Amino acid sequence: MQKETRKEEILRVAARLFKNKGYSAVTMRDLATEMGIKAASLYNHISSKQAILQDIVLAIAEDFTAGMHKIIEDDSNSIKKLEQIIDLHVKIAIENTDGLAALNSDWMHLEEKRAHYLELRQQYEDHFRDILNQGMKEGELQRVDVEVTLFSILSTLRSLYLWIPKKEDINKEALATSLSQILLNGINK
Amino acid sequence: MQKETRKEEILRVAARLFKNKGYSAVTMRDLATEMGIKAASLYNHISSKQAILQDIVLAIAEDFTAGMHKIIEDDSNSIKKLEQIIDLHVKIAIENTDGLAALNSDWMHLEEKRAHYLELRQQYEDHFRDILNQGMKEGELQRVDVEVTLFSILSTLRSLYLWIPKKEDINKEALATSLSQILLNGINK
DNA sequence: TCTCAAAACTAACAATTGTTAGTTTAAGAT
DNA sequence: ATCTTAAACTAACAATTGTTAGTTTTGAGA
Repeated sequence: MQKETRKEEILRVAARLFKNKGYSAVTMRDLATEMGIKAASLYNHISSKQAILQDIVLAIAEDFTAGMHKIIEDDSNSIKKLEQIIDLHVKIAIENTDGLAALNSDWMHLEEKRAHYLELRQQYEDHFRDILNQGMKEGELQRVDVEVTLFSILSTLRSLYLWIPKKEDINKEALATSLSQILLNGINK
Repeated sequence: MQKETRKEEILRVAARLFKNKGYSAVTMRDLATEMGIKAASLYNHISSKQAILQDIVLAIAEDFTAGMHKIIEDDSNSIKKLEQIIDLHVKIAIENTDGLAALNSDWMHLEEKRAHYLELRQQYEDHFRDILNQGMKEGELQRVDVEVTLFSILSTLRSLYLWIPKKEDINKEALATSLSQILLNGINK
């Protein structure tokens, strides 16, 4: 693990503040105080407040895109693919909880990069939907409403960042297993 | 249906703006422009920006609290109770989509009312958890991780406000039925 | 027509915002 | 020791913020 640059440190601290108060409510002076420096000094490392948000959100969006591409290229069945998607979300949510909060809550403030983010997000959802449709066609999944299913699973996975920090000792594998069980098999006896 | 007061109109328009940009990014001038008046004129109807958010969020929080109390007093089994919870979320999400967005995204800006909101929320989750535990004890539900189950169902229900506006012709009953099927029975064949 | 209250207005305020310019400090390389 | 450069600083800016004070407009009931 190589040492964190000053810029990376700023992005990390900013993500944490964004998570707690939201992008708009965090001032450059808040961020500077948290870094132990003056607001003007931040500009030796970043170009603007906007750019901080963009760096945080787009890095994660690209992680999801890359992860999804690996999954769809895999030639396993749809259940296996869904399990891989769950793993992907759990992994990113544990590694970058604060950044995910910014992605989920503050993407509307991305301005110039907003359209690009929404495009990546749309593509991700399309791939996810394809997997569900494929599974129903192949008879591996029940024939339920695809849109409601997509929404339901994705809502849970996208909310992981809210829930993970409350559990002190998260076991990545155990969480993914429980989620797979509940999301795929339900809870009814 | 009695006529909307000017204050109610402000709350309704404010909720819509909060949904799109978040509480902090909406200025009193934004809200006034949308109402067709000047910012100062808003203060003939509301006492502060804070108070607008509090009115919006706490009204909904109390709707949930009242709905949950009706459900737990009911003497049906846990599956029926879970279905009633789903109905409650669908109903409120359709009736007050914009307000729910403010509740879910901007509760941290409630200031003096924040603790009260969090208390209502905690109680709601506790009742929800009790129902799940009861269902497992009675053998009506599979013995799965209660916390993950609670989180999973609640994440989906809390995200309804994001998804409902995208579906032009939402049938409340059909949506609730699909959700019950997917959340309770899963999708695996 | 007159009254009166609700609800709009103009003008201004003090504080806070993101950001820039120019300067000083600190520390490793020569 | 000197040089160099990254990274901090002080001071300031123009714009925007929520809000108040005081005034005018509006419209329904007397």
